[in-house]
Amino acid sequence: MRADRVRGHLDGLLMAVLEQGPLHGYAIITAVQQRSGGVLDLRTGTIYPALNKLERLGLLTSSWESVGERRRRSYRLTDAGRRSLAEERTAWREFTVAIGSVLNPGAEPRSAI
Amino acid sequence: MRADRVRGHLDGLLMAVLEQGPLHGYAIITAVQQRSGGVLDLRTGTIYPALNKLERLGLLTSSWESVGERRRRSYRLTDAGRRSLAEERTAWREFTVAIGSVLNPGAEPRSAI
DNA sequence: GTGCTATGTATTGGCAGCCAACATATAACT
DNA sequence: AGTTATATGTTGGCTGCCAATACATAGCAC
Repeated sequence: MRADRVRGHLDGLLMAVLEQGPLHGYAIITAVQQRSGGVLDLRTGTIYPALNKLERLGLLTSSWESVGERRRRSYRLTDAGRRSLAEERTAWREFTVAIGSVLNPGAEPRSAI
Repeated sequence: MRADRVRGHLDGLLMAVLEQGPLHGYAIITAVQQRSGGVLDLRTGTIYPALNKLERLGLLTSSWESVGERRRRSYRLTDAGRRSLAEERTAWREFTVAIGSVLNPGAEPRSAI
């Protein structure tokens, strides 16, 4: 699948994988990969600018960690981030119902939970 | 909802409303509006270029009609268009399952049909 | 008979947002 | 020694939707 279709939903994906605890960038990529069954393959040019934006908006905070000689930047969801994530989920439901109703009229209207 | 999120799914929407029979541009807009419960509000700057592209790809054909003094351009789905629509529906299911799995892990994986 | 709204088609410029490509470094395995 | 995995980041470009604009007929209200 064209991973380009993530467009507009990226913020929600990032916040969702950070919900259970902090992760660093690389781990975020693999987490999204695994949860999506290998379908979604985000690139660094996609997530780092997005993470910066979310931090600038106060939805994430970041801190540097050291593992041996290697540095990692750990991203943590803020309270505002959790509220925003809830809104993203609501928007996702509305979105899937709307598109789904047009694409498959007559089918039971249901959201992709 | 930001109708901008339609991005990447527009072709499927247009072909879906043309499935039961030909429609002209303005009627396509209102059909999408009604089917989506008023959520999706496509603009002419969005659909006309998209319809042209689909016709160029052989997924639609168009013909002019006259209603009194007024002219309409009627768009009809081709066989290739029907096959493409089926692919769009499959892609939509995969898409919603993938995003849904990341956004709402642990929930029953289901597509937005 | 005049304005307003609905119906109808179409183009252009802009921009948001994702991606490819590039750059760089440590660590582990073969 | 070379390749792969782990790790972070930037820049330039392109796709695709939207706002704004333009124009024309038709119907209704006042």
